[in-house]
Amino acid sequence: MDSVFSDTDTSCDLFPHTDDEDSRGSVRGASPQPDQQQLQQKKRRRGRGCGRSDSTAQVVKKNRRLKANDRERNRMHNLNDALDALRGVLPAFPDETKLTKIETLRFAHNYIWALSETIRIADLQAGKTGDPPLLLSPSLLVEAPSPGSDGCSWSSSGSSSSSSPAYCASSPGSPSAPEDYSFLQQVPVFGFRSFAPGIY
DNA sequence: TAGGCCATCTGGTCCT
DNA sequence: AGGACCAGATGGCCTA
Repeated sequence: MDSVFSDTDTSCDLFPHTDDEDSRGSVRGASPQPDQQQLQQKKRRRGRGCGRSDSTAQVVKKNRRLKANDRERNRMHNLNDALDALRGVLPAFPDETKLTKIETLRFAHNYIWALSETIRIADLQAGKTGDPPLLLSPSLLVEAPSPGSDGCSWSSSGSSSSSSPAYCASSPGSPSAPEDYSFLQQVPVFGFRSFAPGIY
């Protein structure tokens, strides 16, 4: 296995891993802070077994690999940017603990669910009181997340009240019992703290 | 020191 | 053919 280390691996010669990769534009507007930059450069210096290679075919191959690496890097940076944007719209925490990637995704999932519940309940109450129903519906907040990923399920269609993120067992923060809904009657936005998985 | 998180590299696969 | 996407591997940093 480990073809990475195979003798055919020639990635080394052209792996100076100089800072050019940092400055290489990368779609990232948010360039790393100075100290972060150093850190990244460190991380980036990642040689794998160096073999000697001469043939032009191999050089071409290496160049293609380097380009692919660069694209992959940018792709991941874009992904991280999107994740940061997602963090930006989620309720912030006083201690400014940065959510990890998985926490961000789970929290967002729960947060969306909570907003949907809020709207649903508001709709119900409006129906009782004769007030005009809200125009917003959960379906406008979010396309029903596809079930399956991470073994989580989301049944937005049934809209039985506990279409709660019945959801990930791996998400300890998600409400699983009706009593957990109490937060809905409380502060709608910042009552979601308990939804930050694994943090609170 | 172990474990979690992360960035990066890499080869494979699919798509245009 | 080249790019996008993906998953595995690897090593650095940080914290309990």
